[in-house]
Amino acid sequence: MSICTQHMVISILRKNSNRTVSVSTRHAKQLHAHVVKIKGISNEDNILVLSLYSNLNLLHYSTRLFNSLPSPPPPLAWSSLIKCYTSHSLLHLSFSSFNSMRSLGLPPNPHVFPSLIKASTLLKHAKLACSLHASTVRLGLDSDLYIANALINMYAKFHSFNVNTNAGNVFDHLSLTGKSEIHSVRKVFDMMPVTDVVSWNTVIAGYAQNGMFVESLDMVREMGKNGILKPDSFTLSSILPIFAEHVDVYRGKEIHGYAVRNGFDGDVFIGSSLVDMYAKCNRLEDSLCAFYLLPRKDAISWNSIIAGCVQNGEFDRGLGFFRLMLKENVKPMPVSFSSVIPACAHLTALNLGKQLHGCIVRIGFDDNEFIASSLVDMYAKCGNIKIARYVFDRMEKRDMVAWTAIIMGCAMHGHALDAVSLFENMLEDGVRPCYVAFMAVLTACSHAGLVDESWRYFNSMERDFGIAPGLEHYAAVADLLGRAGRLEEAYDFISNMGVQPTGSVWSTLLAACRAHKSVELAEKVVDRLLLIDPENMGAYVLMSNIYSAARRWKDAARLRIQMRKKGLKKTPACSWIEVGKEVHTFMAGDKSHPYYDKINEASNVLLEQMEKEGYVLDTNEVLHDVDEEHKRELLHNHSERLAIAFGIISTTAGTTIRVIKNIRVCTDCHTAIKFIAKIVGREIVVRDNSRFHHFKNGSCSCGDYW
DNA sequence: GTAGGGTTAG
Repeated sequence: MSICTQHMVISILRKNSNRTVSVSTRHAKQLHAHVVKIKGISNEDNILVLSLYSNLNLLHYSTRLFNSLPSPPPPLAWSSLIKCYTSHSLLHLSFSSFNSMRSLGLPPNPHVFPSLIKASTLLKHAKLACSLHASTVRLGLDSDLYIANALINMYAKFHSFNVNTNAGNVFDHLSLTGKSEIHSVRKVFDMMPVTDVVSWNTVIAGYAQNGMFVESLDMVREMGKNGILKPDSFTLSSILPIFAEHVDVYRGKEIHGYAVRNGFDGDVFIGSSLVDMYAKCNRLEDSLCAFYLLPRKDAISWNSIIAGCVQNGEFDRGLGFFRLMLKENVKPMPVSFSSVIPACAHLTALNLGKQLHGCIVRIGFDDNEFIASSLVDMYAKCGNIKIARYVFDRMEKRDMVAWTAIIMGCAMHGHALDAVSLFENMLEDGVRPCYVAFMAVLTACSHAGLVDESWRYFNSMERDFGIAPGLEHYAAVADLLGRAGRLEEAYDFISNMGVQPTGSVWSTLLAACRAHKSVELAEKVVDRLLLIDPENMGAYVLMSNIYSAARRWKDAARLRIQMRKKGLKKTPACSWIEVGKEVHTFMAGDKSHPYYDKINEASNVLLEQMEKEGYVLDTNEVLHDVDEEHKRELLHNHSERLAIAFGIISTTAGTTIRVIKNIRVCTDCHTAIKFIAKIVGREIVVRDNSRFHHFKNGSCSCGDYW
């Protein structure tokens, strides 16, 4: 076989290498056998075959062939070997091979540098990377196309990893600020006498991954202008996430169109970006289409569709895709778990969440920050703050998301002081709080009535951290003032806040007016509320309840008639409990459960015992104009009472009972559940729409402030 | 010999 034919074969094999590795591998071995058979073992041919093996990433064959070469192997053989080590992430072997090569007296050749630069990038070893850059400068190789491309990638990656190259950066004299990596990217690019599509794509991706979207898109436009280079599938997959982030489905669609016209739409990278882009633009159906149309799906395509479903609130669908992924024998990645666990959190599926946690530990993903954060949140949202704290405490590295998850968890469970001290610990750890972290700590303050702390944090947001308070922060402070009974102050605060209040901000004040029995202010609030949000049925219900509590039945009825005219319906109260593998749902006064008679019987026995212990019915909570006996029945049939009674009769003694309710627990039920927990000697955890209540031994974790 | 996609807290 002539060298010419071999080059042809190699180039064909290279073209095929991405598609059918096994076929190419077979061809490579055939070629090797052929060479040996026809010409015997010649060194030159062996080196050619070695470069073929290394191109196909066949580590085993490459090292075996390399070791069979007579010493010292020529530079080309070394560069093939080093390339192979780098692509197998055997980075230390890359460098030790380079050292061996140097110690044999071989000069460094241009071909080894790209692999070494890549290895130092993967190692995040800035000093090594910079000294390699310096070496290429000394050797006059820093403008070599391949070396410069590797350098661009290196600086771009270090910029995103936040790895500082200042100490040894060859552009040191140019750097005025502490962060010059992204400038070095441009610097290397601008110095290149010749660039190719890889150079452009590397800069474009570098900008895109560092949030420099304008610069990235400008480069794409410029690239199209020069007429020789055209955006390819790499370019597109780098810029699609920009439109996902900006929720710009129109421009995203334009790129989709360009991809179809240029035959890139079957590319699995583009496909996954499209799945993600449509999902992030709230177009789940388009996202699903893009997913189903993919000719080949890899683990990342599956991750994208799972995350897409979960982010769009389609939790069961997300879980379904996760199961399907496993069924199709696609190995889940850490991202698969961090995408699917929030679905368990939202569905309060504690058992499923625990099963997934088990998988995570078995696979060995439990040290992943993203997964750990999602687990902390999941356990907290499923009512198990202890395990949430355990997972958090075991985390080696805690980023702002992890801190926020545990602080919010503590807030939801009424552990306000823990939340506040965790927030302080976070600051001591040098982790800068973000918008959401302030939401968490302010929520904690509001759930516990910590007015002074709340003001302190609220005021420090903008002053110390440059974060402008948003609706959620104002809402938390307003809620706190209202619940502390400082109704007028809350009213003024909302009227003068920096952003337009929403109906829900006024709603919290309306609820506070109800709790503090201020009909007059409530009327003012409801006017403001309905001005912004005329269809807010919660406002009608609350106001009508406030009138009822003040025994102004006519006013209450007037509002209910208005509601009916507008066609607004109250969301029915509903509670649910997981027993065994089943979720049992109860509505207020619901007699449909197959065990209703038993539930009712247990409920009555409990009531007798409760009354003996001193429980007195609080009929203020019944807001219908009905007689006392009817009120009694209405209260005892509140959905959470039914769910708890069912939990008691269908689980073994001592088991914690976990109930979820879609609206807030009423005062009477809150009192009643404290008695029940004591009588049956169990912990009862109730999650309503804003927080958790842990009832144990006659008291509740919220300290009756909620 | 070089380059590219996905993820987490409210």
